[in-house]
Amino acid sequence: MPARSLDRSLIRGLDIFASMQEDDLEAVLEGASARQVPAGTPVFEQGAEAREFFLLLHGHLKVVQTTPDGQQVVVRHVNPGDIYGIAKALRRTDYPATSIAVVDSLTLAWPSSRWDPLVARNPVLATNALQTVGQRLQDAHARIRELSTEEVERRVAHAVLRLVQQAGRKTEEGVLIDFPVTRQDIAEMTGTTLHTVSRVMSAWEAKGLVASGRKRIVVLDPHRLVALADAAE
Amino acid sequence: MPARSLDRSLIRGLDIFASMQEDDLEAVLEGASARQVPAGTPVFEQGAEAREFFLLLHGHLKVVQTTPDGQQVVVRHVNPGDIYGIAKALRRTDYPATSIAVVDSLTLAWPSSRWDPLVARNPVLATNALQTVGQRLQDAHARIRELSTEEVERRVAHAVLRLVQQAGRKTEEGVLIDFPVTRQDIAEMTGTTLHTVSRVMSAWEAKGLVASGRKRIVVLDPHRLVALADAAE
DNA sequence: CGGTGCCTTGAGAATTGTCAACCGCTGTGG
DNA sequence: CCACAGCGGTTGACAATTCTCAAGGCACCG
Repeated sequence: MPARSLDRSLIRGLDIFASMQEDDLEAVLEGASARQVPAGTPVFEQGAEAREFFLLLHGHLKVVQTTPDGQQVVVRHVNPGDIYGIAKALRRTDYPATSIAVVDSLTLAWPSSRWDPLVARNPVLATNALQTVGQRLQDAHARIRELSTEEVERRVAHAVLRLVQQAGRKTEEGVLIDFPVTRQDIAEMTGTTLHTVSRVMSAWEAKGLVASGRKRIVVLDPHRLVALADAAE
Repeated sequence: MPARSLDRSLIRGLDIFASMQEDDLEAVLEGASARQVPAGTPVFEQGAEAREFFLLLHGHLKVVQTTPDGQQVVVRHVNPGDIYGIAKALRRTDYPATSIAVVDSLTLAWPSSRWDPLVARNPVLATNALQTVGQRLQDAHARIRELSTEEVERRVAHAVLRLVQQAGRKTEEGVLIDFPVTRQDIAEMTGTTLHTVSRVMSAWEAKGLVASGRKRIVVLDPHRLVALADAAE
């Protein structure tokens, strides 16, 4: 499906296209195609040749690295409006990770070969991409800091709060994380095991901090969870 | 000290200035000043206003984040030719970490305000910076993967090998890491304690893998160390 | 030659992982 | 429509890794 026919309101106002001319934006979209991604389906896979780069319009993806011995690590989540899979811009020929839809999603895709001409015509694109990647680098450093210095409970608290920020939806009960998340997912985000995550969250449940069930997490008392994440004890 | 007087051979051939015109390069250097940084001295400090960005000409820096409770994490090392402290390009007003010289070093510095005009005149700069930051993001993800899935000994092995790659110098004995590194430094790179690092390296010493002493590490058998880092024992 | 900084090593404790068993949804096919 | 398979979750017991606390030694600098 060509992207021209897309609702412009989806596109305008995305960070990556900030301060671009109307007709330049049209030209950018010219080269894109839109694609439906059912939940559980990969958009691209680790090690595959990086033929395309992407922009998420709707839904949620997780980006996962798999170690040689099969363990998985969730590198980050992709939210609507994010660009991803821009391996070519980083001078890589293959994707360093796999991206999988966690809910039914809609993405734009451009051929990787389009990146250089696009940037040539719209230098602001490189600047915006630099800011985006820079933000991700800082997020990554924050996670390194957490993994290095915090114990499991605080890491899990940070991970849950990050999910709340990215996909929190207010309900009567509290803040619901608006896509399916398993204990295993949280474990892969925090460098621990699903068993430990389960124990931690059971304890929180007993204290009235969260309510959770199958693939579902509701934060009942964000304030106390923040306190737990930030301070010791 | 103005940068104009610098030896051009130091500058030419740096990744960040790849495919720039001669006179553009001159203009870039116009705005820079050179600065001597004695070992142990910070170039900039975490939380300070980001007035400048930098390029390392000679020496080695470590980039450190300090947690609220005083623990330190080594985020990365800066090698000659690297740009660093480009907080403004990432739309930050302050530095997210402290950078400290580990040996006497020489750096160029530009006022942060110069970044935007420089990029406007030399769009390739943004592209090159994007690649650099992209590479760092991948390095950071690799570390996240290690911290999440590997146990201490392998993490330390990876850290030492990374140092070898960045600053290894062949000697008769083996490969010397060419700047002072303490057990504490390695601990801050791998998310463990100096005690555990000391034990691990003592064991390696006994097996003839490395020779190490005060602030000094020589890898005697890189091949076996790689094997240790990659495979599960 | 004294002091400070870096390194080593031991003993015991704490966190977290491993192994195992079991529960209860959920959704699918007969 | 019901039964059942399979996935996700929970919990206990135990083991292992790693940290904490403590003491002491050695090398380098002033």
